[in-house]
Amino acid sequence: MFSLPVISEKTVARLALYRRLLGDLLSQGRRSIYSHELAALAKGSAAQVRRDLMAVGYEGSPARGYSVEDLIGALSRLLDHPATQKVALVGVGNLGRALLSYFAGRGSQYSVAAAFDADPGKVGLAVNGCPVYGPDRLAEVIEREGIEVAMVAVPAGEAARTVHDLCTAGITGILNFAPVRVWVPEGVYIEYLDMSMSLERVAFFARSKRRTSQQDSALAK
Amino acid sequence: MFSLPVISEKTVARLALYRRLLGDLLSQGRRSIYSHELAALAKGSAAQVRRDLMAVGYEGSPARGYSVEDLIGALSRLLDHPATQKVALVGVGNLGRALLSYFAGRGSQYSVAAAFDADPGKVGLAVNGCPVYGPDRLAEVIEREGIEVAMVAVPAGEAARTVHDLCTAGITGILNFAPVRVWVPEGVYIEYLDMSMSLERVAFFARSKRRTSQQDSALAK
DNA sequence: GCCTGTGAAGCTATTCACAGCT
DNA sequence: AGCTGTGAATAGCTTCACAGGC
Repeated sequence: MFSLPVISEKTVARLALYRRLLGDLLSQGRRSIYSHELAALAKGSAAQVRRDLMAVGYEGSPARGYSVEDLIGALSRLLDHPATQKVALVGVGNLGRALLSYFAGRGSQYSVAAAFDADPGKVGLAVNGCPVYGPDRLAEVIEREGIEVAMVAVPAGEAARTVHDLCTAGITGILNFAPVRVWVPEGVYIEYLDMSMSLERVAFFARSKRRTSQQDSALAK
Repeated sequence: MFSLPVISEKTVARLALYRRLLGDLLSQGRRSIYSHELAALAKGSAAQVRRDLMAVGYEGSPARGYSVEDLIGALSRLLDHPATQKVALVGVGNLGRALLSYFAGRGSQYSVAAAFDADPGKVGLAVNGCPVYGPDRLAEVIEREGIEVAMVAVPAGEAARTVHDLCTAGITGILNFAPVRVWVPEGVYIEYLDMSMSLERVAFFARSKRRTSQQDSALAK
């Protein structure tokens, strides 16, 4: 069996982006594409695209470039779980509900199979078709459903305990929306998605753009 | 006047993280901190912390390290707008509401001063204290309030038009939650926060963690 | 001793540039 | 001609290692 050629986080992020862009293209009836065209859409360079695709193992032809459909297939084989992947959500507040509707709406390969919330008023409900359990049933439900990936949308104060419990329950991937850094054991991948830090970054660069808008072209290159 | 020493996006992201961590520390009564301690919290290296702080222009003392309070001040002078910064939000769906409550709750330096939604049933309401306008009033309100940064939480199909209108209205920084890449004119900074792509990344690395959990220590280093 | 600030080294990621194909 | 795939070169980021200070 092949061992994966160790793809960096940045490359994985771009591959996921390429797949999304290619999906749009396919729905517009596009059959094939060249690296420089895909690069323009992804705001990268043609060489970058080609190098990224080396990791995928799909080869295009110099004559017609890459087949949109085949490339999506190759990306999906690399990126996706063989079956539809079940995901857990902890915290059914405003953000949690937004996530439920987000992943319920689109025909994505992810389905949020279980949600958890400490509020007894929410336990037992089904939000966007997803059942809400009490936090005491975390381990049990995760094991029963065979869930490996979880999203955390609880208040900052509860994030550390939530993440700990998830790891204990056997979760190996966590997307954490709470604005705190938490410790995870080895063998668990955690990613932070902190909206207010993102906004800070945007505000900072918006200001520096304003100051130096002449030199922008250099940056954009 | 000093020109900013051109700080990279990665550094800005880490500086924002340091500030958050320092804020937690300060509320726990911590007065000073060494680079290696801050590094441990941020999961980076001590050298990285020191190098990042060079960009800030604040200097610690070898004896006591950095003053938590002063460092927060220095970071804030660099990262923040002099005044509380007003932000616009377009799209008051599930996600939009989550954002409004997120930024209303915390005593952040950002206040969402105006929200926009095409649904006439929402126009005229105040959600979390933020007034909701119709899209036709975008330019007028943004100009009147002096808003420079906007968050976009509209469906994918409307994102391109929304972003275009925001740029026309004079916005220079955009945080886009819609899962599409859109063109912006020079002088506008845009950042994408795509939850399903983040989830894809987490799922991918969760799987590779599982396969190679022996070698993790090398990665964690 | 143990700390900070920083030049220099080391690494990673990206781009260049060209052979090979159609 | 114009494309892909890829070794080689470059740019960018991170760590090392040490001078200087308490």
